Amino acid sequence: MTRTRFAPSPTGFLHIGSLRTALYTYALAKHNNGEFILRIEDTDQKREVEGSTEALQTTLKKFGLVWDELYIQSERLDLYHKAAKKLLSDGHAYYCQCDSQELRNPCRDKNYKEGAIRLKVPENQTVSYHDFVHKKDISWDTNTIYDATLLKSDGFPTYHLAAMVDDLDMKISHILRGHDWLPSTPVHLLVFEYLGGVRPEIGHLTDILSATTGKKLSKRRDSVFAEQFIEDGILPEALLNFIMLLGWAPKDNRELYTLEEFVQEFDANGFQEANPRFLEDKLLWFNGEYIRKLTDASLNAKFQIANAKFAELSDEKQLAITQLLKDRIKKISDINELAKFFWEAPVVDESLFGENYKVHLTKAIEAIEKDIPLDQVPKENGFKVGDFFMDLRIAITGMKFTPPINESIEILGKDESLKRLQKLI
RNA sequence: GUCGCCAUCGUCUAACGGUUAGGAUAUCAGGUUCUCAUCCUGAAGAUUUGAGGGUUCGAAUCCCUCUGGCGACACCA
Repeated sequence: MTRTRFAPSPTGFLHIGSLRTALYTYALAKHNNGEFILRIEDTDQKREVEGSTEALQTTLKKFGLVWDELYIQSERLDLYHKAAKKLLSDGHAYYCQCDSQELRNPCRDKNYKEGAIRLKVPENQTVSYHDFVHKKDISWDTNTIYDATLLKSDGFPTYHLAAMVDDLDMKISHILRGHDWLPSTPVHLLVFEYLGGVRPEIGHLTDILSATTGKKLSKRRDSVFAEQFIEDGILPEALLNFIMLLGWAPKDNRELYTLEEFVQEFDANGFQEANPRFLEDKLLWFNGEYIRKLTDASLNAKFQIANAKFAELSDEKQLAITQLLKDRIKKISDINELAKFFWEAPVVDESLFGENYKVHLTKAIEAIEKDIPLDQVPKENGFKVGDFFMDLRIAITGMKFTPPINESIEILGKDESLKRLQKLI
């Protein structure tokens, strides 16, 4: 039975890298009809951010990453204490009362009966495991491994103890986690060995690098929170699809996947070993693809949420605008600029106009008043089609790049359109 | 500094000893069009796979060295 877990700490919103870890972890389990477990690692009281456990769950659900079981580490303290006692009595751990950062802590030989509990790392041994992401054996000489703290003096375990105890207790079959954990893996290997039981397979994902700095994504410089992207007009399914291919690829180079399709096609051999860069270009392309796949009604609904002015328009107008915008936007939030002229008369920069704009606008006004189709105006007056419509476009919208102007005028209505044109004569 | 991971078009990647090193995106050009976008077509883009050595009839693929990038070195996760 494949059982995997996603184990975030409740210290804030869901990070884009964590979302990807959760996605792969989910796919690994579900591809094999296994179970996906959510484990909240709240063993550091100081760093905990109120409400983030709930926020994390809400976000995960938005992406369709639904868990089968939920555990909260702070409710399982007894388990960790018991494990620590076992390690102590087996001679694999010791009490420590100092804050020395030496490889071999001086409290090792003090025989304290209380304090924090540290791992007693053995000398001259090699610890190793097979990484299923990197597809290779990785090993360390224990002489380079420090005596990590397992249980803090406040009675809470560190990750090094809690996660291993839980992975064993929850019968996790595959640990899939961030690359930043790779260096502390030898400590975990030792803990697993001393605790006994069946050690899960372990795999370390790549880090997602910033396109600008080439370093790990940072909260200060880069957009890193999943919710941020959604607020900015990125569809969850587009973000998810983009993230899928940052560190994983199928043999046939297919790019468009729903979550279900991804789970179906998922193969651990597709994991990438090199760190990918997060470049927004491709994300926006995915987003455009997904926007165009939306039904008019659901895109309309998203526009309503994104823009209050749009939501006030009549249903017919909303739908018409939605249809005009669908092929023209890369983000939901693009509606704010592209369609602004529908609910706000523009301040027109007259230097944008061509030479004959007053003639063009005058004839346009006549046509609109008499309900003559605007398409006929250039023909009848010998105007250049492009020039005529461009002047009209600028007068109505204040911009040079807009949805088709004929349809836009229809949506805007006769009165409002005439008002905007007459002002410029 | 110590330990570890990594290295193919700008970017995401395919090619797991034999291909003119392929695709996508981004870029540029053309077509469609009232602008833009969508859509279609094409081009360019890897100084031939970071560099240098091997192994082999044959290397992007295997080995070694170097260089470079990233990461971890907490009673945070």
